[in-house]
Amino acid sequence: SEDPLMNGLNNRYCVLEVSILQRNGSDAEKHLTVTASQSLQDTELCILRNGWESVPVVPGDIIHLEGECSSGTWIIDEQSGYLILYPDLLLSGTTISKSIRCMRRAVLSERFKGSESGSRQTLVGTILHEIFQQSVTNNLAQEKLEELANKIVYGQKYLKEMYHLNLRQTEILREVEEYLPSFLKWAEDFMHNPANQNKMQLKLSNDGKTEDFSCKVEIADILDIEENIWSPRFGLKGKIDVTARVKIHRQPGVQCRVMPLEVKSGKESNSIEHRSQVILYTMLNLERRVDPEAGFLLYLKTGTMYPVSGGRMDRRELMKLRNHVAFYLMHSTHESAMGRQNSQLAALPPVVDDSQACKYCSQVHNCFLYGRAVEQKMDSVSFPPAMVPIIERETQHLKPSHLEYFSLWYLMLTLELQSGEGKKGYKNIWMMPSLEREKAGDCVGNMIRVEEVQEISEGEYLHIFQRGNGTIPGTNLLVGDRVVVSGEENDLLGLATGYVNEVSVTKISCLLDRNLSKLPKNVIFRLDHEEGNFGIGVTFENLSKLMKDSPVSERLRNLIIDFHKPRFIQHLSSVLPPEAKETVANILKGLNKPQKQAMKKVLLSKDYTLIVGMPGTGKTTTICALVRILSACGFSVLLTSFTHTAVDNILLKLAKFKVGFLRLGRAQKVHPDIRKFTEEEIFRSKSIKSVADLEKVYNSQAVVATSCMGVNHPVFVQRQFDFCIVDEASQISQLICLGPLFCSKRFVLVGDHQQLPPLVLNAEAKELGMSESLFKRLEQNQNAVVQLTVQYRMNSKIMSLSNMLMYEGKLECGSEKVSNATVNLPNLIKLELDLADASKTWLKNVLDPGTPVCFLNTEKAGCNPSDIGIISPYRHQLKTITDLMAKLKENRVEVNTVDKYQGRDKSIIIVSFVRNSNEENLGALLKDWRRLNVAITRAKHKLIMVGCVPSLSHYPPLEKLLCHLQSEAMISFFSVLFSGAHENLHMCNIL
DNA sequence: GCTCTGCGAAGAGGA
Repeated sequence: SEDPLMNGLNNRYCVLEVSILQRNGSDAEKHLTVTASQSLQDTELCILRNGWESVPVVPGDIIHLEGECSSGTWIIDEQSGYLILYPDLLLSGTTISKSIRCMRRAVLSERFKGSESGSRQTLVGTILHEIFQQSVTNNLAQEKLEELANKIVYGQKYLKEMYHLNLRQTEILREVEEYLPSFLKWAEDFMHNPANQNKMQLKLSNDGKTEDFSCKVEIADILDIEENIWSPRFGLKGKIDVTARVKIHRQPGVQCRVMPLEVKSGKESNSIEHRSQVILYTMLNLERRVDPEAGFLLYLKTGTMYPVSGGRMDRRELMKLRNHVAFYLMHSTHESAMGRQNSQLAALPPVVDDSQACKYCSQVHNCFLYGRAVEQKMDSVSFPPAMVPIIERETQHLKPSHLEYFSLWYLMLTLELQSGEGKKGYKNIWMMPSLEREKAGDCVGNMIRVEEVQEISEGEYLHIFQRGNGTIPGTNLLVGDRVVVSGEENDLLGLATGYVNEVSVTKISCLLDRNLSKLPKNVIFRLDHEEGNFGIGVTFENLSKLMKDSPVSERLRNLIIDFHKPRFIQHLSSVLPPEAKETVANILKGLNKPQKQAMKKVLLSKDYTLIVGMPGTGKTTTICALVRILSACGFSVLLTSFTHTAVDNILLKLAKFKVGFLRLGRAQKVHPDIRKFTEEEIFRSKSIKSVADLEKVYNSQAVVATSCMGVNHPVFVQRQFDFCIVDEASQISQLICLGPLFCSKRFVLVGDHQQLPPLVLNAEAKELGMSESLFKRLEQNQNAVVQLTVQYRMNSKIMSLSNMLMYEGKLECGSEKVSNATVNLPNLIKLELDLADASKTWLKNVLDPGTPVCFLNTEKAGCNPSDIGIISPYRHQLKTITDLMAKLKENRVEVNTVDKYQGRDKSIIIVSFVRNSNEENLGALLKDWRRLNVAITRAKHKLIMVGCVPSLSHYPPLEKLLCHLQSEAMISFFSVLFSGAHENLHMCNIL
């Protein structure tokens, strides 16, 4: 028997065929041939009618069916059944309710999440929600309520946002206080004296039939606040303001139900949007309890509460709407008529014919931009005539080159997003049992909660989980990783999210956004690694920002898209303040010639400088010196890189020179010695009580450091920097690298495009140029480039390889000492005695310090290359090596991938190339010149390479290297390793 | 064909 796609409530069908039937005198029907079997056999029929035929379903789609199926036929019509398109794509309640007015906006908001930047009203709304939720849970009286409002407004939780919006606590409190009387009025009416309230109409089912009746309701018990529910059944997700046990008083008696309560602090509109939100929450509730059938809409301004009964009709319309939004999100590209590997962007939902509505829309920029750059060229799309001039006007600041850049990048990002979704995606959390997912290391199941939940700070709860049956299996979950906590039962999906705090043999502790202590003690949990494709979201955001009609964006467009020549001023004297001259001169003393040139170039730059840091040329030292010089001159500096590690590398050095800085980013991700400079730690050590206090911290340092994705921080809304330095720039995706550049007047990119480029998953996106870093793109402006060519890492023999392969002989050793350095093996003499017999000479030769480079040919040896090694292109190889090393009780040697070794070095490096076959399909990894370059430039004194020469000769980069090794006779031992040679290796332990 | 780091969320109102 074969595995079905999915059974039960979360059934999953694959659509094989779609046909439309037009019957005489009646509406059209859509007939779907569907299957739940992997092999696509055993088909069933699904008939869509009464409006359901409009669902944009196409062959190949995955759907979920609700309703009745009799003898292999599903009927989805007016009376019964639902079809959910792409049920594993969970859409939020707000996304769907917003799509009522403009679906285009709803779709755009899923791509451009940061475009809604917040306002005074939204912040006040959020705070009011929290006050209300806490006050009803604790049943507060008037004085206590005011106290609570004070505590929340003057607490730390919302300070950052107030700083962001330039608001003060006093004004917020004043606004909040106006609401408090209606809080009490509501509590009086609905919690304490329900008998006094006016009657309301409710529609609920009773004994199988629906009744519409008038009643009084009483909120008897608050069961949860901000309950988070995922429903893979309806393809929905959402957070419910208040989940309450409600008593319904009517003749002849009292009925009890658990119902959702949606709280609004704005205008009392009782609008379709608001009501739809409630109806969607009643559907989410189905996932966890009996169908509530109705919910409530509470307006805090007046304390009025409206009942919302969502009948089947409403639910059906909302599901159809959801399907439509899902369709647009899943079909953002299509294959062009030209052929397979040739994707094109698809049209978005149509532009609404209502310029008034667009006036207040937060997505209007993205909407018009997409229309102008992508859709205008499509025959199938036409805009409402009245909107055409508006779209033209709002995009007139963009040249054709900008529009082209936008559509190309939008396409590449969309393709990459699709690849990411296919590979990762949340759906494994509900589609895969924890036991199965544990094998891949992305999940830990069968966990119970132990000890008390600790509230670490507002909204952060420390939970400790213990494996039900002993030790935790091997897992990829690391401290600082994001996790989703769910119940092992599918009705408790997505209970909370947070970060891993600590991992031990039997326990995992997590900082979660919700307190799970109210759940029954016997709930069994699973912790899933959260694998959101967050980075892509940032890139969409930056792309949109680059197209804005603002001076900063215009400047960057000119430089990046149109390649305007970067400008430089003539004389240092105009940037160098006299009082800084001595300090600067002192710093320069410690640098070599190309490094000094780099400093000068940066100081003279008006736009940007590119520093090529070839391997071992002291990039960190250079950047550190640069920051010191710039701050001595009185400039502010934003220091970033893609990874936290790279940022901290520089900061560790900088800290030694007593240069002050502010380090932004999650403290857990920051190096322990740098943590004291983070916001979190400063908050802990100093008392930060007001926006002014916070402002002081944010403005305290001229140097601010963070990762490229960390520039979403409100500091960067308020502060502009004189210089931005981006390290590892050749490894950062173009649009990610752009993020920090919006915050500064000039920038410096440091990198080496001869080393590894940014990672791109999608082959077509890569083909289209997505792995081109900003560094690489701008390098064509040679006048902006300085090369660091003097290296201090490798001895001359090792250096020569890379010089021949990639750098045209430009690399040079920093000193005689560097050039002649050999490995120090004090125990070698002892070992040599043992190596006397002939079968071991190969090892003797390899270990000889006078032989800095050698290549061990494993062609005939059959010697498992995994017996030796430190770096390798392949993860699997590393696993084998690590396991072997563990057997030898050797854990001091660092074993890692080539990619991870970039930016680092070691005295001895052993490279295991692995490949040992004459198969025709060559792996992609070894074809990359840059990866080989990284691999051979990590060793300072000794580079030992292992691999099968004939196999490797098929790879152009390796072929060139091998040829060189042969011709230079640098290979002390190039002959064939004999079988069983590895037996000798255990002796190396004594080294 | 096997390389992987970033990041808080859904909803806070407005017409």
